[in-house]
Amino acid sequence: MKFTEAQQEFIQLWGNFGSQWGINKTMAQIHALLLTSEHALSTDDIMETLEISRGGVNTNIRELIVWNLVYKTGKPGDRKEFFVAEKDIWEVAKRITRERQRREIEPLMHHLNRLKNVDEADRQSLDFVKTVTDIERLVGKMNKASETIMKMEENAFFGSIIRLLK
Amino acid sequence: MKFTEAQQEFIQLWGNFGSQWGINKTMAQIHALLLTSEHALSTDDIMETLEISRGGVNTNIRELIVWNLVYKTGKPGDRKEFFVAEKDIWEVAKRITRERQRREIEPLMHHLNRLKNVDEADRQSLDFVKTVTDIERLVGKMNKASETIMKMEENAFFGSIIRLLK
DNA sequence: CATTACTTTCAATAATTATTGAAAGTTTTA
DNA sequence: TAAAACTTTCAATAATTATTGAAAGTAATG
Repeated sequence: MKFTEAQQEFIQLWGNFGSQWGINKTMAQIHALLLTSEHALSTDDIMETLEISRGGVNTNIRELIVWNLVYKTGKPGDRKEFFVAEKDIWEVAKRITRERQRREIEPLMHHLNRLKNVDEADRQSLDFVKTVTDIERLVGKMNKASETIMKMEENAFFGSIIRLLK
Repeated sequence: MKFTEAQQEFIQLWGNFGSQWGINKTMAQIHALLLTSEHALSTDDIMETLEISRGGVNTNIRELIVWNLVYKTGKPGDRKEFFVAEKDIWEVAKRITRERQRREIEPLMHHLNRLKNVDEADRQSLDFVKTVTDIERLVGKMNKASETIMKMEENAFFGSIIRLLK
């Protein structure tokens, strides 16, 4: 299999999985393209490769920058902006986790916590509070687990450095 | 805060988070309703409470049954079907994990694995294969971690039984 | 076996979400 | 400072996804 062919498939794959997980398909595709591009790309490069409008590229790139997955670069002798993606997958995962934490998990936890203030004492209400509490615990654990995985990988990295130094 | 009010909010909350995570909003709402209902509900009960059509209730309930989150019951002297949700949140999480594993993670892993067959040996291709391999590893770890959490909870449960028996 | 009481399907439609592209805005250059 | 080279915005539109509701299907009843 040739690289360009594999890259095209990867872009499609990433786009589809992105939208399955509530992430804009185009954003995911741009991310996939940059993730597998050796050099920084310009807006026009991305427009051409993915066949999307200038506006689309701009909006989605800017969102990727907010997520801290992509950053701008310049090229000497060229006025336009070029874009590069963070390539270390564990770093990518960490940043996605961080952003989802901030945008989704925290508000969810806050709302759930509020719902525990049911002041009736019948079976129904007590069960309800238990359910909500259990969900809170579950979400909390899931969240901590993903953080732990990222940290583990960090330690694995430093661990291998330390081994090299021995 | 009164139970019914809290339940309404919970249904909305669950629906919104569901759609953020690629799950049909109505399906998530029906699930939330059943999860916090003391008794089994009929199609008409759900239609009335959530103000959705008969077709909508039917389709989404059937999907919840496929996910193994809801099952049918009968009531003596009544011809219609009634529906109940699995109430144990850890069991719920286990079943959702299982289903997503089957529907999303496995196909993703399969596709990624195929993409490692890039046969060129230039920098670009080697980097690409590394990226894909890293993603595979990451997804694998995330997946194993969620399984582990569910098992831990199972052990916590049996552990407390054992402690009770001592 | 025909009537009633339900459940299921799915074409039509509504609601939502994504995308375009041209105009406005900004920065650089000469 | 005016023109050129680019970036950003956002109203209009396209594409996708969800929802309805009525007709067809199925099973129980008398």
